[in-house]
Amino acid sequence: MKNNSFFEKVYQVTQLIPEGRVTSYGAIARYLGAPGSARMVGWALNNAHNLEEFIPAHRVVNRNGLLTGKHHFPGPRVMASLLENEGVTVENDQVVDFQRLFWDPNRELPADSLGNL
DNA sequence: GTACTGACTTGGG
DNA sequence: GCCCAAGCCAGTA
Repeated sequence: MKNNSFFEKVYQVTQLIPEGRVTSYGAIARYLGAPGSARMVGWALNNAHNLEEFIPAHRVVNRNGLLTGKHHFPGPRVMASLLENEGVTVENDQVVDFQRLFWDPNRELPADSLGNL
């Protein structure tokens, strides 16, 4: 198990995001113990394209609920479409009721949901 | 080996 | 309430 890597954790947490919910890079980074390394979360997801495993990166947005990473998807409409497909309303590249749909791993997820910390 | 950029966040003015 | 600057780590030039 190499889940101890920061990147691997990001992938795990991202896959653990419930359907119809969204979270922010900072929340994941903070859950991993790196509140200031929010950029690394995005970088990890960028690397996620290299993985054979599907990563619901469309459920990860910035703290404003804005789909900042939609431009990195196969299509600029893929991210919003996937979110809307899961019941998340996206308007003007921004998640509606983001605060309500916000899924905080630090609050909703146990401290050892990654398997073995 | 140094410099810049990048799917971000937070704090200060 | 809005704008500017710093911090973070890794990859690429």
